[in-house]
Amino acid sequence: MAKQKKQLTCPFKLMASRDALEVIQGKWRVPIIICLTYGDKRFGEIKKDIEDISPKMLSQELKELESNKLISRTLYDSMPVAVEYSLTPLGKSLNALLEELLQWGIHFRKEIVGNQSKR
Amino acid sequence: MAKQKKQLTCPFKLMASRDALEVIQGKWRVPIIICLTYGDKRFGEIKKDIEDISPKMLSQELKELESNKLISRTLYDSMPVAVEYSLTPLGKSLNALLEELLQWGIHFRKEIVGNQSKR
DNA sequence: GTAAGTAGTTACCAATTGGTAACTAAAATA
DNA sequence: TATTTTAGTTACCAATTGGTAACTACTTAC
Repeated sequence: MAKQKKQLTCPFKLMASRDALEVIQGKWRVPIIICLTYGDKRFGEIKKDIEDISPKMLSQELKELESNKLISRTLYDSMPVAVEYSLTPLGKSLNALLEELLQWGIHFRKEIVGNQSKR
Repeated sequence: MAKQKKQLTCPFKLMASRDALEVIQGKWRVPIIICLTYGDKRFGEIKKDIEDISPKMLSQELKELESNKLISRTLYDSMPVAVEYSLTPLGKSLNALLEELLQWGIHFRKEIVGNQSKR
């Protein structure tokens, strides 16, 4: 039973990391997820929060995130029809990763971006 | 002096996260960095370790990583000319982020990829 | 009945990303 | 002199990503 504790092979590491990266990669997915950590939101609200995202991109990325089970879409057929998006448990489990991304981004900015003319 | 402790505004978060993502985004950067965590390597060694990366992509991505100060390039003008690439302190500081990426990738695979036909 | 709000969709285009294959340049080896 | 090794470069091509602008369908308010 004592085969191996956490001896991850390099190819396995590369595969898992690539999976994760693929899911959060792109210009809008992380912004959308971060936006939803502030609470469930409707299409129009997300669009307002993330400036300059087009309805096409928002719709496309929401579908992609939904198909990966990171967010869920709930349709309330109330009077003026409302759709609410929220993070699933899997989506919420991205929290630690997103926090590291944020922290490293801040670190990187201090080290690199800050030292250069602009960016 | 007690302005704000860690009250990061949402736009600031989005900017920093985007910076970080931009640096590690793409098909080959994370593999190259992970490869170099196993020690300094030469061009040909990295190429051998990361199967099916072309010399063009390796060269291109190494330059990009170097320009972002994540890796350094040392030329030894020994007899058959040798070039060694190694992680800078900034490159090594990616460790926690890469570990989260790996862990979440494993988690995601268990939740999603495993439940589906294949991928 | 006309306008406004909600939640998108569609067609089309430009830029970026990644891939293939062949080639280069310098030195060492056979 | 010809081949091999190391470290790339170059031209060209295909696929993916992201952007713009206009349009749709439904409902409610004026």
